[in-house]
Amino acid sequence: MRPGATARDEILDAAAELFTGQGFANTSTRAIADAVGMRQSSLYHHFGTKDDILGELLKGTVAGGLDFARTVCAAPRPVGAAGAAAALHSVALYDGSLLCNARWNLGILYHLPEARAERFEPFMADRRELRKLYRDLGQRVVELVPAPGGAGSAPLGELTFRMVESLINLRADGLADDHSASQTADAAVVLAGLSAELDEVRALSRDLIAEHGR
Amino acid sequence: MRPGATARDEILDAAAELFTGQGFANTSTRAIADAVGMRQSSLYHHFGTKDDILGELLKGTVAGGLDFARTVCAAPRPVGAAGAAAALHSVALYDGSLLCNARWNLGILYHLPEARAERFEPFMADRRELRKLYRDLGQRVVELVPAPGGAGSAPLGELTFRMVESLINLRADGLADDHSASQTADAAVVLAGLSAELDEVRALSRDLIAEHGR
DNA sequence: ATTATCTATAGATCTATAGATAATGC
DNA sequence: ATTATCTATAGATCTATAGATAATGC
Repeated sequence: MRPGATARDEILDAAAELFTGQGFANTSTRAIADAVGMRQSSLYHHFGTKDDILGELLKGTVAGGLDFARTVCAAPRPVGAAGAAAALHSVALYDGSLLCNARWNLGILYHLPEARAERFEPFMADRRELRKLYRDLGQRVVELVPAPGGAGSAPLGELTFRMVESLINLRADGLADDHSASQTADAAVVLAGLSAELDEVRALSRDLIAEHGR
Repeated sequence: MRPGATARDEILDAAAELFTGQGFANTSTRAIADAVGMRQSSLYHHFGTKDDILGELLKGTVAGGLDFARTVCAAPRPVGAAGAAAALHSVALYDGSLLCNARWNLGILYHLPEARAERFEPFMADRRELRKLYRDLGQRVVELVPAPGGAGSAPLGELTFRMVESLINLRADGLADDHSASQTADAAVVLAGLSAELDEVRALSRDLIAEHGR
């Protein structure tokens, strides 16, 4: 049985399954309707166009991570290099967990060529903002670490962003659970040359996430 | 003017541009023909179906990296942890450079839902093999590094594979040149806890690539 | 009365084939 | 003679709209 309180939610769930599995252009409105158990034309009572369905799904996928990253960046900065690393770590962990635990692998929608269309510019803007927040948090870490080995020259925030993003591919290839999500996030912190203080970073990171819940 | 010695090559080049830019299902055979400067039906003198065009492009994108990785894995193992790291590094660097320097961002084709279809199983098999070679090379490194900090438990090969893969996304977002390719590959090595010997690793890696040229 | 569904269909594609015509190479 | 292109079109979609019918809530 397809979950969703309303018919609209059922449509979104079916569309998420089909779009992530076979792409947007490859999925007909008829296929979505069949998956829900209604007639093709009835979809148009809930959504104006097929694009609107994709737009709704895209909106939902960045929102959570962006909201958390904004909170962390706006909050008073935690103390020291480990504190800065924990801020970045918490964003990666939170964002990565959302990606891994969603019912469908919605991150795949980022990769759909259709998502780059002018029509979805607001969504792309959200994604650019999230990427920038990663970079800012990475910058804060690098500033506080004296000589982080060879990794100092690499843009830590960008790297972390991309590693979290790669969870989408891992999941698409059938090997990502919540456990590897944390490992990826942890690995990003290691890159900052902070492996010695990793336990401290982890603890601080968890605090930040718990705090956001309240 | 579109490059290509033969009409067939021109078609492949046009298809690469259109498929990577707007997707497979979104690109009509008419659009490809227009981009080449011929009639839609004339394409079918060179390719049996639209799928065959995608198949040809997919084949070309893994082949180079896979060939190099096979060579490195089959060759006598270089000495020590730095040698093992250099082998992995060279594969990442070679593969990443191919991705970054291709005329079109062909790696995007991996992400197309269409590429997962049964029809392209041979291509997916090549990709799985390449991924396995990364993992094997990563394993060789981890075995030789006594206590690589917190990164020891993470699958180094998988991580490296995913980081190289993320070059596709970087390029799609408009910020990847050959320089950031090397940085990404280097960063993967740092993860192995070998940053102190990075210069040595780099030199050995370059040797392996140069050797393959002969 | 409003909200949600249905049937039926217009209009616009898109892929691939059939068969004619032009260009090329021996 | 062979290879490459063209015109024309069959047949199968697919999105979105129009308008009828059923279900729901006051």
